[in-house]
Amino acid sequence: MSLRYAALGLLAQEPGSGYDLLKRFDVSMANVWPATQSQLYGELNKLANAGLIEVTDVGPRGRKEYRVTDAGRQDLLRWMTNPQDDPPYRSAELLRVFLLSEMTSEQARAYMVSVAEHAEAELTRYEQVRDCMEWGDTDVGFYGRAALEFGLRVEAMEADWARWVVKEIDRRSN
Amino acid sequence: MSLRYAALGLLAQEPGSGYDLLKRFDVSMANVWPATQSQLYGELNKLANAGLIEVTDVGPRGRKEYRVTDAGRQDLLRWMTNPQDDPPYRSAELLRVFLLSEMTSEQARAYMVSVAEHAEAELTRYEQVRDCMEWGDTDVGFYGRAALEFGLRVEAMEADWARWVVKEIDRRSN
DNA sequence: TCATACATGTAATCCGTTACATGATTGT
DNA sequence: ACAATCATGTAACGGATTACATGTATGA
Repeated sequence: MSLRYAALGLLAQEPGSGYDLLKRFDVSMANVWPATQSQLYGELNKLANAGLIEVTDVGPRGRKEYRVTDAGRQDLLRWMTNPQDDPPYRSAELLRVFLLSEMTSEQARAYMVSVAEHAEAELTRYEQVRDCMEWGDTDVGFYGRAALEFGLRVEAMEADWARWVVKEIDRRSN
Repeated sequence: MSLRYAALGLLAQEPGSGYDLLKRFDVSMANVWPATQSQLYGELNKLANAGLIEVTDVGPRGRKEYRVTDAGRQDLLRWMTNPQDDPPYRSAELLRVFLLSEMTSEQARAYMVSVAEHAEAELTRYEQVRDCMEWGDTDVGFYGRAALEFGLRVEAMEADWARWVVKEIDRRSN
């Protein structure tokens, strides 16, 4: 159900077309809940059928301008305050760590180094996003920054952790 | 493809039946790559058809004992050393943070407090797992502990971060 | 004997990705 | 004229969840 509320939430922040929304997904939402074009257009039709959003205008090229309805806002609030039915956490990266005993310790070490390097690269990417983005002084900007801060801390933690595992591997193989 | 390798990897660590594997998924794998019973039995048949695992014995109640083949080990190694085609990161929790501007700051604050409390509860749960588990001195145990350490650090970081956001919300509303 | 654990499977449904398909407008 | 961008949609496939379905061995 989460994509549904990602779309509903972005439209609640600001009305727009599917095409507009798609671009907003690519920039701000990409690191939180990525979605494809197909999926988004399908979901918008479902949301409209459910009466949670409505078409306020049809422009050139069949452009449909969507806006959240009262029922939509209500449903969004309901979802946000009821965090029980979330999809479970899955991480292919962590799964690999779990299975590292199936490789030689050289291979395992190399993998953990690559994890650390990847996390460090992501960290600098997030730092650039933080420094280049126009945040403004709105609530939307504030919570966007808070979400980004989470990303920064995840990557910093992950890099530290991976370096620590590398050290432990070295300690064990001596 | 990740479930495929989760199953293959666990069988590589130790042979067993689908039923055995299911229990191992519920205990050690639950926090890394959860899977349901249906999915697992289906995947085991696919793996056997692909020649990556084989049935070594059929016991009472139709129990099928599986073991990884050479081709299976090879394919597992290939997957582990090629981390390019992983599924993207998605977090419903972070999505809610991103959309907190659609709630009143009281509601947003309460949500962030609940995030912090949830993270703290998970942290103590992980600490209990760490202290109660029999780890032994094997590679399997070592990398299992490393994965658990990741979970511990994620939850500690998340609790800190959520407390920090709460403080920022308080600062802003004055 | 009867509950519990062992043991495996199928069907329906939804979510997500990739690829395909179509067409209108705008700026150069 | 033509390329780029705007704009939306469908179809096929695979992954994941839930519910349904069935039957056997063991131990109290």
